[in-house]
Amino acid sequence: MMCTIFPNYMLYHAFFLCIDLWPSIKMAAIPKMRVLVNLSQSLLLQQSLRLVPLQLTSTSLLGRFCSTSNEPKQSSNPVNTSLLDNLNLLGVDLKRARQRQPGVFRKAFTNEKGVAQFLQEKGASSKVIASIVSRYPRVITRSITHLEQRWQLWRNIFNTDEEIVSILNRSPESFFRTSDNENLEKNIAYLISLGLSSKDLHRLLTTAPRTFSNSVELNKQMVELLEEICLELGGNNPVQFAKNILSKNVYMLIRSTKRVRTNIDYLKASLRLNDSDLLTFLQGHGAGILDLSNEYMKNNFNNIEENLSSLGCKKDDIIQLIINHPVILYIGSQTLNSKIECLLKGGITIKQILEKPRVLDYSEHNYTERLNKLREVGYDFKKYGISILASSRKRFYAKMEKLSAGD
DNA sequence: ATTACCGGGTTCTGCCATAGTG
DNA sequence: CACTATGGCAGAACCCGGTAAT
Repeated sequence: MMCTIFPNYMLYHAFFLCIDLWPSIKMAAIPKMRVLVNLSQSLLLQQSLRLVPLQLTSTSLLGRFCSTSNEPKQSSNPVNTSLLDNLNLLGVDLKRARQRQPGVFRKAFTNEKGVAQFLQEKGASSKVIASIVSRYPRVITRSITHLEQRWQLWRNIFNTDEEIVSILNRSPESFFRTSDNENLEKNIAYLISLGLSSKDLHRLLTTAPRTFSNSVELNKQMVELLEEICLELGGNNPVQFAKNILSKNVYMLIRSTKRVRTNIDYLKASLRLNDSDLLTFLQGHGAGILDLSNEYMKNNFNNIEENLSSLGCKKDDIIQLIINHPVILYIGSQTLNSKIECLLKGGITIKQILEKPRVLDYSEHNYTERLNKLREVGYDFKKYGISILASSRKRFYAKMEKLSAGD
């Protein structure tokens, strides 16, 4: 673990040192430092070389479209019609964009051509660019300098531009919503300081990119909440506790502390665990469900109790099931009920399900298929159990092969 | 050789409300 | 006031395979 954290941390700080030292150390840079050297390098280039031709091009060809967003002097202007023309040319969904952020369309100075060119240079197709602008029009108020800087900060965590483009295409807002690059730097430093590995950061930025546009203060609040909860439950390593949860559930930092606090209180009241066991639960399997919306969790919990009770399960067994297999709370009521029904119809008992709750991870479609095949060969669930329903496709078919050969 | 146990991979945005800013 | 920046919300599973145990 330390092996992955340490160099990353070093690299990050190396970057800030590099800004000043770059010319003298660039030749000595070890390969692992390349990313960060490239960052400082390209920022320098940005300032000294690259920005100039870009802006010159924009200025000479497009005149007014080279401006930056830092000129809020014009307000309540009529809609800028050449802006509309430009966006049309890019294939932007104007109706959607104007509905989304009408203010952008009244600005006298926007940078749509520059932004489009920037994204294109990073490898985004015109279709992707149009989609990005349609969904987050404010992007065209960002300057190239700002975008390049932000891009390079993301490149601290991603290895290729392609990865970033795919995330922008998925969630443009996550990248573009804030213009505060300094906050982004602080966020990266903060997350590293928590002891998250570079792999954790990569996963975090890939799956919950909004995390990095949160204010550092907001992220800190969540971490502090988790540490607080650890102490409340008598834990003695709150930092590790928070880190465990964050690396097990990458959505934590894009949830409100209110939501997480409510969920933990609810689980504490419902699972009847002592503090020590609750602590273990929360930083183990329980971490994965802490980000559920409060009502969803309650509804699912109640549904499980109701459904299983009606099937003759004891309350203690039901609670034990949830403790052993909390991801069951992720499954919507309808889906879960329907899955259980399907298994029961297939000749499996509720007792078997309680003993092997992992079976519930699989889809009903998967059950149907497997139950049919197993029926054909007369598979005896009483004798052999139901684990076969929770095996991988590969293993299932290998087993089927043997079963039919045996006949 | 086969199954059981278990950790882990993939995944999650797009909208609304409001505080903040000038 | 117009507009931006930021926080918050609802929505909602499925699967693979390494390795220990037998």
